[in-house]
Amino acid sequence: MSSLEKPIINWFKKNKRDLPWRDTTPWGVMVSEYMLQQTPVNRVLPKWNEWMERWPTPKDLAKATPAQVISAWGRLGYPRRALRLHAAAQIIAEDFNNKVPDDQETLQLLPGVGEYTAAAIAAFAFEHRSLVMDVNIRRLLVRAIDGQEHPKPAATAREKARRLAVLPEKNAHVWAAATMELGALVCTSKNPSCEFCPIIGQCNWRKNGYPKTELIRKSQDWHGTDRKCRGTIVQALRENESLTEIAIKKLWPDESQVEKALKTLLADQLIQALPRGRYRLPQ
DNA sequence: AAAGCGGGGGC
DNA sequence: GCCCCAGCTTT
Repeated sequence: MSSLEKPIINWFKKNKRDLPWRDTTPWGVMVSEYMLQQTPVNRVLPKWNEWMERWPTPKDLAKATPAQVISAWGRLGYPRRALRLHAAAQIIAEDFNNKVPDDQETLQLLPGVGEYTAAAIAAFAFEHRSLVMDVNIRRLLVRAIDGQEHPKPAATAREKARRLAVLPEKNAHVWAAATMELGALVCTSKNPSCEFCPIIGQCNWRKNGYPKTELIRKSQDWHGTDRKCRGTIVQALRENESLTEIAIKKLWPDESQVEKALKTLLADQLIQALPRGRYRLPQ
């Protein structure tokens, strides 16, 4: 087992967003994946709810007209995705007994389903052990494992092989969701929040030069009234510890309170969980 | 391998 | 203004 798995899975259990397509039908997963192609989660959320209420199964969408489908897509962008989803729904209704296929090869035959989407539906709708490689997962792992800041525009065969090598044998779909979420919330393309990262001590990007001074600078923006507290944070950052580890192990004895605050990943909520009046973070 | 495809939000 | 976003399809 990769040494990355346990901390990432544990982080995910505590910090994952409550997204509606995490507990839905395979069709619900499929609709979400179409909408999420090159479109951020927050913009998809309301539209996904509308669609699932209006067209709860493939057969329902299949009966709609292209005009209705395009209109309902609204301003999500890439409206061709709506037509492809419509066409895929008709194929599923007619040729697959109204059930979303569960194997990657069949899924990829559907219009609008490429390598990523087929792997994602197989993993998230059917809990299959597929290799899911979206931009978030690729960025997280190219940093943590390869020590590079950004992945290549397209995944090479070598990159796929290296990711397959760390794909857990059990619960690979949870690994996929967890690495995707960590990439989306913490290991962001710009201004990553390394101080909240559960694998900061194992990240080769940081070891290879992502400047610790950046994190230390951030920590000094926390106008803590307690100088000793800030010193502890800076020293721990120099030693590649995450703020989560620091908070729990070194600063605050009440773990449940700290973890509750860290769950949001927001500094302003972190401070609310701190002992009253002792520390203050900006904004 | 690379270009084209939409639009909204962040900085 | 430029960058980014749970990519797919066609050259």
